[in-house]
Amino acid sequence: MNTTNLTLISKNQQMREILNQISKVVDSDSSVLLIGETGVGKEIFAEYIHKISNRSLNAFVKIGLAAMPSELLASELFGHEKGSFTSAAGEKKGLFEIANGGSIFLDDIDDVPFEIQTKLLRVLESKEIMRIGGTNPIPVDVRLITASKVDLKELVSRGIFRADLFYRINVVPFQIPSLRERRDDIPPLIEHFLKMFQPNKKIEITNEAMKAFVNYPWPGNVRELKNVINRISLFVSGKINFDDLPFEVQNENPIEFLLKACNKCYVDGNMKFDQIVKCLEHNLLKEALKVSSGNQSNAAKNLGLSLSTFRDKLKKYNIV
Amino acid sequence: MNTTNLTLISKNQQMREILNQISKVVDSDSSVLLIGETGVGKEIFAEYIHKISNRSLNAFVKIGLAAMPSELLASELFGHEKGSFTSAAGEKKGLFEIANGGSIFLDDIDDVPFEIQTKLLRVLESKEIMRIGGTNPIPVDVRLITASKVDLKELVSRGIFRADLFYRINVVPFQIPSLRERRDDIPPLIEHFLKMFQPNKKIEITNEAMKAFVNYPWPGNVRELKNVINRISLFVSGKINFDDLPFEVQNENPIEFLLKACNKCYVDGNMKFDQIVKCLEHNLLKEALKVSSGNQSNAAKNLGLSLSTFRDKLKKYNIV
DNA sequence: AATCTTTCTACGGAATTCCGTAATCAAGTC
DNA sequence: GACTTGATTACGGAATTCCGTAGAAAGATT
Repeated sequence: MNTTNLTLISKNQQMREILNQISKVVDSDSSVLLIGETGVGKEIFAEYIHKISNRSLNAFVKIGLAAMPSELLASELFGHEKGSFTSAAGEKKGLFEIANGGSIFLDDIDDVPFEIQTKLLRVLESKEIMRIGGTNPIPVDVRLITASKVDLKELVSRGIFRADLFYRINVVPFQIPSLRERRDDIPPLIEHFLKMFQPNKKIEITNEAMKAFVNYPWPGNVRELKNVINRISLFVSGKINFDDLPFEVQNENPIEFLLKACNKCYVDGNMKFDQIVKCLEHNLLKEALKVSSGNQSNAAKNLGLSLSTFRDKLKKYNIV
Repeated sequence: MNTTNLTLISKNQQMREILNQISKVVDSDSSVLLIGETGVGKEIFAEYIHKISNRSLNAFVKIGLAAMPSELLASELFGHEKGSFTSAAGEKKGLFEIANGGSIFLDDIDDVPFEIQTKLLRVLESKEIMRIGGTNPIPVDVRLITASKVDLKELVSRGIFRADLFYRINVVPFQIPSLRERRDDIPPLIEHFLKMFQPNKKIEITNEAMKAFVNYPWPGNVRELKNVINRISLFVSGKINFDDLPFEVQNENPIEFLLKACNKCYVDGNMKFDQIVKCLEHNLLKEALKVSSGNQSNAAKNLGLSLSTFRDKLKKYNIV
């Protein structure tokens, strides 16, 4: 979990584009919202933004907001005066104060209880904090970087997240793609982690193993990949074979299945390109509709298609 | 093998188009070439053409030309005079003579040895035949219908088939699509064969079994389907279950694999439409290239794509 | 019942895909 | 070395796909 190693490994086009965008806004002090699944490396992005910004000489403070009792959270963020907090001895600086002049990174902002949201909003609007039990406001100057696993807009429309806070936070949003959306990054990442865990050993990877790595869906994204490489690097010596991979990478590999089936269709089934593709698309559309129990809008969204495109395809394939 | 039952079961668009074309040329007496895999029903088409033509009152004669010794073939086609053919007693009319005024159907024309090709050509050009051992030519008026499993043009360019005979034969060519290219015909065909083999019993089919029928590649086309239904109809009483299907239909079913893998990708792999399709296309292109050992033209042909399209895709996916 | 949200449907133009044509290249063949 | 044959490139326009927009319909919410 130690992310001191601040290296953003990525040759991927999408990622490069994001880094490019970041460099354009990095010195503007505007709040950045990082959106992406767990493990995509949102912390690393946050730290990266801090480091290349003109605040880099001041503090970078980070805190995960998930599953924290409301009171503790408030105390952490805003600090407290002597004796004001139960069983807390002396006074304590809050993270906002510590980050003064620098940046604060609030991870899992989507898990923040409503009540803290309100307090956060107050800080952002007034640019000053009030310690718990304190009386006079302390001005703070911090760059806010937040991270969310889900689309906050959704939470807003469901009433779980304050709209005004959302607008404060969402000044510069970045959608970090999941690892499976940028599989070309997998090989360089593996290489990087191998070097990181075993700087001395020279470890290679068989084609078969690499193929499995590339095709595995990585629900835990880069974090999961890192853990897997860590584990493997402990016992493998010269070469990583397919058999060395964790069970799930070996077996829960939908793409491997797909590609094998695809070849079967071509070689055994004597099917043409169009037949195979159409067959697959047809099935996929139907499956998506089934999963969304008939809701076209959702099916389209899940497939990553615009509703129009989705419907065009439904028509093309004569699906209900 | 008895094809007396002259029913062309097909709701398929491509097939209807062919039937449509046939009706336009049926009375023109021009030679028809039927091209298609074994079992697609070329004999039925031939008989159909004869029956709806203005020659229907005269004879329809058919003969399979595959694997026939040259001499026997000649005797069959052209007949022979008394004692001229080894151990053949009396004189014998050839099929061309018998078909006089009607139609003759030569199946598997692609298997005809070169020497007979020459004789055939002579008949077609002169419109008269010479019995073996005979001296005076007998004028014949027949409509020629031929069938081939492969593209005769290929055989011509390989020097195996006479170009001039090809042009005589190929006046009106029809490409009959394989069963797997018109899967919508499978259910009505099954129904038809069931009625045919068990006119009394009312046999139903479970969805699962029907799905397997539809997705099986049917390398033997309609003939294979007919045989399978025949076999099944012998022991099944009320309903055809998945378990009743022959081994190959149950297991050698590339499409079933593909669809399952596809769903896995969507549900477990969390993949988007584009990702799945692209992944599949990429793989398919590479596989086709591998199978054709790098020959792009062949790979394209096997995939049923134009070379240009194939190359566009190669570029799109950055393949070599 | 009135309003707000969500989903469905239809349309038109931008972007991409598809494929015929033709030029170029690479090997045989004579 | 000229010729033939088959494969690889390159190009441009027809056909299709893709998606934003915006109005209609169907549910929700009050």
